[in-house]
Amino acid sequence: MNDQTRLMHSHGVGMAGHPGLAQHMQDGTAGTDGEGRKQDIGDILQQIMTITDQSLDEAQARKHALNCHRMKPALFNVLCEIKEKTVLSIRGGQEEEPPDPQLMRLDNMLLAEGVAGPEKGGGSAAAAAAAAAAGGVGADNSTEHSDYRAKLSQIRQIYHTELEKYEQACNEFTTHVMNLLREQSRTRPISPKEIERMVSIIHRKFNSIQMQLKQSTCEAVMILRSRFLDARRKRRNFNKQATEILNEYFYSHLSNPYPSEEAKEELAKKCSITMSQVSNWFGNKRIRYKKNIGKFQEEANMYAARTAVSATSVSAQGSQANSPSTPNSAGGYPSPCYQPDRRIQ
DNA sequence: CCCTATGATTCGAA
DNA sequence: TTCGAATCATAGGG
Repeated sequence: MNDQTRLMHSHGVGMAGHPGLAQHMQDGTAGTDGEGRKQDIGDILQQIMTITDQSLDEAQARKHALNCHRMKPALFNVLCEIKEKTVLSIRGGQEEEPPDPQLMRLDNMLLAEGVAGPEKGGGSAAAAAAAAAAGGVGADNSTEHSDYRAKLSQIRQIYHTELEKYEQACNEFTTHVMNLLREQSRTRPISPKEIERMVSIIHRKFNSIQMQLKQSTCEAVMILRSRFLDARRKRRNFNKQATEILNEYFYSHLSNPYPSEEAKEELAKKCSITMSQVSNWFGNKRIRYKKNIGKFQEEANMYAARTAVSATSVSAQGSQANSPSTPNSAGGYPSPCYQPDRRIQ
């Protein structure tokens, strides 16, 4: 952009305040004899060299005079053409660059993380989905989860306001430059094509700024994510209540400790953990129980007794929703002393 | 420190 | 896909 500005500037000076030329043309005596013309050109050049000595008002007046001259459009076109052929052609061919792969990568990531996607709901849903996909986070750590979401939406908000700001600045700047160029095109050779080119240069510039924003947003998300991931990697035991609920189900279905999808869902809800965590828990429990029944004897007895007690008190309590359906039948794991659904005598 | 408990992950089989 | 089994990695208790 710099050289272009310089270019415009130099042309601007040359044309805008060209007293000699203006006067010369207004005389209507231009080009009557070769000698005189040469002399005129010499004058013109001389005055161009000394243009900076002129006051602003003087230059303005001459500019106006020049602008109204009947030869102006023709002169303008010629100058435009010359300019196009000489300077601008150097820059030709570098347009239409292919979409930056890195930019696409950034865009994709922002979209995937729910930063760049549709508003609020979709965003956090995407975040939750991403988190879940990365390995089934426990809703048990709902504080961490919401923390993550809050931070993400914070990033998202900053990103969007910044983006909007850039957009606005870009538009403002573009219209400003366009107005300026249009204004100046009355006095110096600026073709519409050139304006267009200028606009595209501005947009490219702002795009690179936007890319920086995207880059830093991505970094922020990565940092947040890694921190969240680390937090998740640190195993947290389920809380006591959840363990009790799971154990209760396990021991009361000891002969067939395979909760159905619905049962898993219900357990997950009750324990505030995910279904995959429920599955993990039952997988672990089954294998560990089987491996060492003796070790779990006491626990089994305890839960069996508790279930029995709760079963007897159901009539009174009326709200014992635990251990849904499918009680014991033969063929499961070897049972400890108590049959889970057998009442204490 | 060590040791055990425990949630998560991986992998092969059904 | 789900399960069992082995294994990993951390929590948590001495």
